[in-house]
Amino acid sequence: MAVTISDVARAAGVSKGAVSYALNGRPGVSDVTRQRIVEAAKQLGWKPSLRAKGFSSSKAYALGLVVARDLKLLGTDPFFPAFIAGIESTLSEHEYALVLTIATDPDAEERSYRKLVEGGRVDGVILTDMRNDDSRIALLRELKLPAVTLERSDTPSPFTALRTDDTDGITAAVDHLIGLGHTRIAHVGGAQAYVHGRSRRLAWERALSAAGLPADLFADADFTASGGVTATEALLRRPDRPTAIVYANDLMATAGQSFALTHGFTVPGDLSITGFDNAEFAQYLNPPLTTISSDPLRWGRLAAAVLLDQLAGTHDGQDIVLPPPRLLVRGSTGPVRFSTT
Amino acid sequence: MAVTISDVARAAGVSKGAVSYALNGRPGVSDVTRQRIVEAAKQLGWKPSLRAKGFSSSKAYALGLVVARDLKLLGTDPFFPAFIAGIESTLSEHEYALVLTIATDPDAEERSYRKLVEGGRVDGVILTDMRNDDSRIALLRELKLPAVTLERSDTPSPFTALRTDDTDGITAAVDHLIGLGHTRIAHVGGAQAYVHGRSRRLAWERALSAAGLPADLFADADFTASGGVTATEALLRRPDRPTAIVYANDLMATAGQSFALTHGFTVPGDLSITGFDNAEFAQYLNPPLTTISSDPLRWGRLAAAVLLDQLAGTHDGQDIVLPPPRLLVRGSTGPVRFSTT
DNA sequence: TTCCATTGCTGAACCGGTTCAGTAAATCCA
DNA sequence: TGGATTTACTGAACCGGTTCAGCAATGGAA
Repeated sequence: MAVTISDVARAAGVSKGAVSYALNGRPGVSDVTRQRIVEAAKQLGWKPSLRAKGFSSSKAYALGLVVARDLKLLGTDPFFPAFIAGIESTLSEHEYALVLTIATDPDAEERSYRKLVEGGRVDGVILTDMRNDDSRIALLRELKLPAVTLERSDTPSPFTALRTDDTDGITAAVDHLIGLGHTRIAHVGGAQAYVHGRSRRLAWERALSAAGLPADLFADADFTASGGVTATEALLRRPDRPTAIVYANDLMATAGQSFALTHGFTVPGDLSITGFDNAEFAQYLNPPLTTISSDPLRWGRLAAAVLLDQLAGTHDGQDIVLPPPRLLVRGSTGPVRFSTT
Repeated sequence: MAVTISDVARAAGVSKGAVSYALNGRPGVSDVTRQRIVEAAKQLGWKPSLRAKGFSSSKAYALGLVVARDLKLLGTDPFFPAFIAGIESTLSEHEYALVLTIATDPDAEERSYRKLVEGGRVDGVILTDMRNDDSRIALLRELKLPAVTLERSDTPSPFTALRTDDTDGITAAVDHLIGLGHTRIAHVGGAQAYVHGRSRRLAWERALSAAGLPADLFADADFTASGGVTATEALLRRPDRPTAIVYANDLMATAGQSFALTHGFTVPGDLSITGFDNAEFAQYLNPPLTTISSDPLRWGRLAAAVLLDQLAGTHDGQDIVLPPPRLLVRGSTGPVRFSTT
């Protein structure tokens, strides 16, 4: 039905092999012949069949992304859509496609990777939400599946990582609060099993230490809204309650802010609040949320580009370091009102 | 490297063809032989190569989803992640994969579909965000790409649609407000080019008419937060300003509520507010948002199932009607306080 | 007993590319 | 000028399944 390489070969008066060489920029064809073949291909509107290519070259011409997240988090996270859009923008330039899998339970995650490999669906995968002691690294080594990771797990990994310093965003937030006179600055942490959960916490600790302040107001949570509420409540109940809370993401910050407001605290009067992610709704809260913004589109674009380079053998394996996230100061942070003891 | 059909054939002492017939449940093999072949395949751990299958049968064993949305909307919309998860849950049972494309500009959308077809990436696609006069319908007919649509466009379409009555959700919201004594109930509409934007508006109009109330407080918007703010401002400036606003989605409602609060209105005292979608953050606003919740997971599951049925030729082409969305009453709606003239 | 139909299987073609061994012609070098 | 090397191309094998024509064996009907 569609035009095949044989049609082109016939039209150009050469063999299939010659067409293949010519169109793939391989040597072994003279310039005149190449020109003639290219012309014939254009004339006939030949699009090489990806299926045939994939079959004969054992490639999928696709990358995979397995997202293992609670749906409640996925639906409010501005990171993923933009990240995926970034991946796409790179892939579409290279005739690659993105195969997306959502794994809702932990077992499903491993099964997803195995299926992607067994089915020969993808040539490589992008790992997000890196965990400390991340089992996926061993899994992918076993499956011999090329990968790129977002951030580095503490598990030694042979895969190229895209890194940034979450540090800088959190540091900027803490410094901003210190500049406003706050001394009791708490942190509501994201799940500490995740690299970004932990690194944000460590950044908060270091920033306080650097200013000679104690980092003792920590409440563990899990990036969810309800977790944010619980953690906020615990912090606000303390006799030495904080005058500012640095949250590990916008969803927890939103929930925390709402909790504080409904319990008689004013924001930022009694309590300053910062988030992380720059979710679209965050600037439409009352007060709008001071938050930290990274560039997920760029992350996605780069992650895909690095992985493709790696598949082509043109990447040196060096980690890529991305610019640090930016602090967006909005209404939820203000000068400390009075100093309680 | 991997075990192929020839290995199985050799092990079972039959021809490749026999193996193919046996494992695909086709006639032409005796039960004993079939049993022996199945045994041999299991023994060797044979997984038929999807690539080879796809190549020889001209199938992709994958469905496509092209998302053409502003990133700002995608990142806050709880619908898509859950919808995709639903698709996945069906596909994973059928050895199908999901190829996801994000199209950021209108031209990119058409290009995406064309690429999916030309590359033979997918066997069918799921259309979301149906528009009135939707150009994709003609495009997919031209491309001969099977599809399932979410909601029906007014453009006649040969594709099976999954339908529901947005009507019921909005009607419930309006009735709830009327029950609270409201008579000036406004609507901040989503982009009217979309089927769901328009149907929500019509539902609002009908519900008011049914109660003998005028449907004159309409402000057009586009589902975005900033659009929601502008529309809200316009409504609240009117001399006959509403005592309740029904928004077409949660993001606009959130932005609208924040706008109202910062301009001296109390919610729900001066103004009751309802959203649509049940975004995770919506219940953590202050006050928490009364909203309308559908079941995107189920939608996804069904959409994929119907499309697969269709590809297998076992679907009758009838539209699928889904249960109506539910109203979730929370703090942003309350009794009307006083009646202005 | 003969003829026909059915069952169960084989062998080969086929899908549309890539890749490699082989060959004829052109070019180079001594 | 002759031999070696290089260039430009062909033909065929190959990837791993599906599918179909054909054939032998079996069973049933006449």
